[in-house]
Amino acid sequence: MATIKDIAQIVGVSCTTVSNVINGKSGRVSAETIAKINDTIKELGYVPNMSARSLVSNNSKVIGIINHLIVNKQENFMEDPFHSAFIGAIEATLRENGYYLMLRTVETSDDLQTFLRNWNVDGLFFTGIFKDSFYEELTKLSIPIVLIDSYVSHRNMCNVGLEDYKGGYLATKHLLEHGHRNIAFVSPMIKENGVLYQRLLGYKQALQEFHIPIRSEMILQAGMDVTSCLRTGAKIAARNDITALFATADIMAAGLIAGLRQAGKRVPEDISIIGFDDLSISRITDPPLTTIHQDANEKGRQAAYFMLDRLENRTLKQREIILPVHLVERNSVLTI
Amino acid sequence: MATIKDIAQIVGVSCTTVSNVINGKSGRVSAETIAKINDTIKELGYVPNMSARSLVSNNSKVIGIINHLIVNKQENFMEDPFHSAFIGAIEATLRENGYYLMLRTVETSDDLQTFLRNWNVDGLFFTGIFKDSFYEELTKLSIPIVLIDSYVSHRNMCNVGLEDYKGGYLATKHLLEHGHRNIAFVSPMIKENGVLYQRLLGYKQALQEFHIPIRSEMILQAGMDVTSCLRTGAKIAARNDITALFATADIMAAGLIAGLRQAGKRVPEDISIIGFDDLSISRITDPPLTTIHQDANEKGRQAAYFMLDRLENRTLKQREIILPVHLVERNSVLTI
DNA sequence: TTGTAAGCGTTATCAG
DNA sequence: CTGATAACGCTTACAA
Repeated sequence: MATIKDIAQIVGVSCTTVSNVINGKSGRVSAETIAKINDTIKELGYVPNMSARSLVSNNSKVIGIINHLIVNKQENFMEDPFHSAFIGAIEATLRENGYYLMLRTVETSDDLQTFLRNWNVDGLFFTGIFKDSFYEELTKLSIPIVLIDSYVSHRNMCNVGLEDYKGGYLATKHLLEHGHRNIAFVSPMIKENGVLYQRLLGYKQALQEFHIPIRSEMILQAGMDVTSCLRTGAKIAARNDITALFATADIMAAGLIAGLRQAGKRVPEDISIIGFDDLSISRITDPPLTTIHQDANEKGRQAAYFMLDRLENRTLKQREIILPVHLVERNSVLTI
Repeated sequence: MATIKDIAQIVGVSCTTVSNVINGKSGRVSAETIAKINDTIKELGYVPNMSARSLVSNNSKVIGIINHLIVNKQENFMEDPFHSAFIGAIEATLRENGYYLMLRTVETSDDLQTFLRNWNVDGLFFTGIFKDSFYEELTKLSIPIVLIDSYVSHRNMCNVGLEDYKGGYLATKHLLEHGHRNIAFVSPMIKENGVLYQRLLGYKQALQEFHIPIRSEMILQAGMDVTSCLRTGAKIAARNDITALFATADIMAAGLIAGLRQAGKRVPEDISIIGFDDLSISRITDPPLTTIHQDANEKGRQAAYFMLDRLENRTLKQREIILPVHLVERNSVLTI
């Protein structure tokens, strides 16, 4: 394993010079030396030791992508296809810029602290953060933090979000415009000022514009998992006061459709449904799902750009980016 | 940021002693000193600097999980829900044992080498490796490597696999037993001795047992993506020589069902179909999908166990584990 | 039972 | 233009 020392010896210069050349601080090194050093680096297949760098420079090139175990201890944080899609995009962008991604699950902010100091972690990604004590601890950290899908705002952090409110509004309005008046909102547990809360507000706004009263029995909770959605679909089928459904995720919508169908209801003839995300699954449900589109890759990429800007101390034009949504019309909504 | 030195100073011992206590080599340290050191560690919130450790011990606690960009440069390696599911399981198991997971995409074996030396990577996970030049380079590495879903075998590596052959056999036999004689095999590109190749062999074996000739026009290729599956579904619908389909992944089966349906064919009335994986999606297709079950979490866990055994130099009872499959019957296969 | 000191690979400071 | 040298935090002979 070649080191800077080896190179220095072979070329006949000092470590300093080699280091300078490697780090582009070669203003004061002769072109000849530079060439020789670079040649030798290639020849020996020299690769910098990041640990050594990290040790001396108090920073690593390690970025953590953190899964905070909160509610569901069992949950495997890769299971949401949307989640994993943008992790890929983050990795790609970061890698192209010389950074490394560590995947890490933490339970407490102490866990996180330990992890950070273990590796001198340079930056952190989080998704779906809420204003809780864990969040409060985050605000105290001095490294760049990029939050995804989190309705919290702090001067130390960047946010990549989505037009959730608009998405909820568009979805609901679409149903309303198709004559629906009894529209249920189906989502996992809604936390104050989270993504789902915003979508709910959009839902309410649309109803209000159409002078439809907001009824709590129309706001349904279901897990993201298939079992829960099937069950909820069956429950909805058993009621007769619902003509349309807005589900806050395509995978939920797909499960609901199945649950409704298994209970003898047809979509969209009996019940219309609209989803959220525009995952590829929405093209293969029966019927193909009308849904609110968002771009997972773009989300990851924007998050990574924010991170890079902060890491390289570029001044940010903005601390927040809200990605657009739009409605994609397929065949799961029928006019009544 | 507290260091070993700080602790040593406060307690009034040397760094050596602190280090020994931390590393459990405290046989020759008085109980009193140990207690004092541990107290101080807690008090200062001392956390070991992994870079420093790595530097001096020529190993890190970093395990790489590698995505090898081969064919499809665009591909986002998190997109396969199955893939991402077991990554979560790997992270959990490794973390509980003091290791860290780095996610990394590489294009060439040089990329990989660089990555390994950057961080003194201790071990590596790969999925879907084939006997190619990249693989040849892998065999030369001296760190533990765990291969998942890869039909290559090497004394340096461990394998976590699946009864792919049996899965292919069971699926096909199931169709045969339901009276089907014109059964198509639909999969992505089949590489010599990969997972899909084994499933194909199982398919062929079943056909042979039923004295059905193997016809190349029954072996169809489609990508894992929705577009490709929809297209293939439509193509199959246009032929009239196929009564049943074996798709090598549930997400493909789901796409095929949609493609068939959109082309006016009903499943299973017109065409029966069987999938592979038993992802949760198989419960919400219409009809619910008969499929071959495998356990993604278990795959990840077993892979992590192998890694841990190798890392801690435990002697392995076996270098390979083949996880079982079984058929899950739902409603996508009809007797004819 | 504990301490000293060298060294891991790199960067930074400062002197030549 | 280039080189010594110290320092980063930790482990490990070896010494006491």
